[in-house]
Amino acid sequence: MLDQQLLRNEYKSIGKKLKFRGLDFDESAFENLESRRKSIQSDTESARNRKNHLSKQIGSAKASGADVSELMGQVDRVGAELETLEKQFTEVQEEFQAFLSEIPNLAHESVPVGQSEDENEEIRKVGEPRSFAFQPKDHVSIGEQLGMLDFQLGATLAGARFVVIRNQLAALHRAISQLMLDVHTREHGYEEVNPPFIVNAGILYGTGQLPKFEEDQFHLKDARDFYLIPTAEVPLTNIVKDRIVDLSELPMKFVAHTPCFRKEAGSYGKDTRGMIRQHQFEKVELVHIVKPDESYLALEELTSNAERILKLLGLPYRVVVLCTGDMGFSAAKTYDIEVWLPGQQKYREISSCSNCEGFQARRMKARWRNPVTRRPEPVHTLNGSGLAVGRTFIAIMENYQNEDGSIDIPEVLVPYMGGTKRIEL
RNA sequence: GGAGAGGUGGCCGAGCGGUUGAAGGCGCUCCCCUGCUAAGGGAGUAUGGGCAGCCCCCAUCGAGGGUUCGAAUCCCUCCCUCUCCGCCA
Repeated sequence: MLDQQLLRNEYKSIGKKLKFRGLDFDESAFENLESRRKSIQSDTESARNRKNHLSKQIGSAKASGADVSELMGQVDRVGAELETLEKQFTEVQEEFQAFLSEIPNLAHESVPVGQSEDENEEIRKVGEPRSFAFQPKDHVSIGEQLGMLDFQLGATLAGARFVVIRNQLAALHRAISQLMLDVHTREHGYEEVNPPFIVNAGILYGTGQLPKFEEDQFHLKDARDFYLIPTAEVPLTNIVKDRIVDLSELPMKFVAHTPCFRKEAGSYGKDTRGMIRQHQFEKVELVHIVKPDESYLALEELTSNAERILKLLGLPYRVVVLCTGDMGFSAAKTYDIEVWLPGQQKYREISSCSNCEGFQARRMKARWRNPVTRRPEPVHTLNGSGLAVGRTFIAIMENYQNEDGSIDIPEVLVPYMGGTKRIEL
């Protein structure tokens, strides 16, 4: 959520900036809503003020034994007036909240302006795609040939966009997440967290998935308004919800390995082959909670922490900065890390690292006490995949494949595989 | 599942129908004292919102309703925490 004060004072220039993000900000609708809000709010508050005063007078009059019937009549009239005003005020407030909660974050000034992913900018490229002496296969062919990747069974057990990973490949998948957790906790200073995989609606509101992206979430059929998490960003970031954290607690750095559940509602027909886009996948997620003036440094750190995994695994990748039109709802700036997939002859997203600045913090009421202003101010929150386990798994299969259909295990993973150096039939 | 207790400011903790937005303590900030990180004295210190701003106004004592001229205090519903018993991975 944007800073309300800022929006009120600078809605014209903010409206223009939001256009870059693909939102058509209706200026006159906002002006209209604001002027209604203002007059109703001040009327309501002054009526309440009169009522409060009268009630106090009644109290002291009664104490001194005076007659209060005149005052009672007055308070009756004010009370009736207040009732209708309060109703109107509640309505206009809800309208304002609904309006505000669907506005995306503003892009940082360093973010390139653009409409779609075509206008993202490559920042750096690391590693060279391997040249194969044979036609490299994609992970689906490799996995099915090994009999360790079963999409048919996934469909039987659940439906489309599910897979069953078996045997040595399942072990590889597990090894990858263990390596990531170990590197981030032991070498990058993250606190390991094992959060709930189910959260309530208020938590999803805090990180920005609700109310606008309800259709992407798996909503449980239960009276308690439960949702499956679409990413560990949700529970990890909300660790500071409703808190005023002490300066000494910052920065906080959390890492968690969790399943992620997504409906992929808007992606019919996209990435239907293979494991690229599943309803359930695993991810190792990194979250930073930091002081505002350190958040852009933290974004670089977080991104490099994610890159480190790709370097250890020897996978070629590139880093792109997303343009204004391609960024997620809550982000002010996002780096995507894309890994080379020989099966597709393409770089594909394997991590997305974002600085959300105070956008999520304002929704969550997550604050720190600024020693300069002595006031509570929103913290800055960042998140990034470190990395998506399923996609890392695919990348290893495709990049480390041999002509005979076997897969070499990257050296760093061998200890996590009980010494296995190659997966073969 | 059964039986109890409880949810108050950054934290701890009083208050149980009206000068209580909330005692007291801790913490924090400033000042004084003290020949130097101890002790003592004084002052200040909730959050959000209205407003260009305020010593002004409004809201907030888990959440939502209700009773009342007036609710942190009374009633109802829900959520959460703790203790004991039962059950269970």
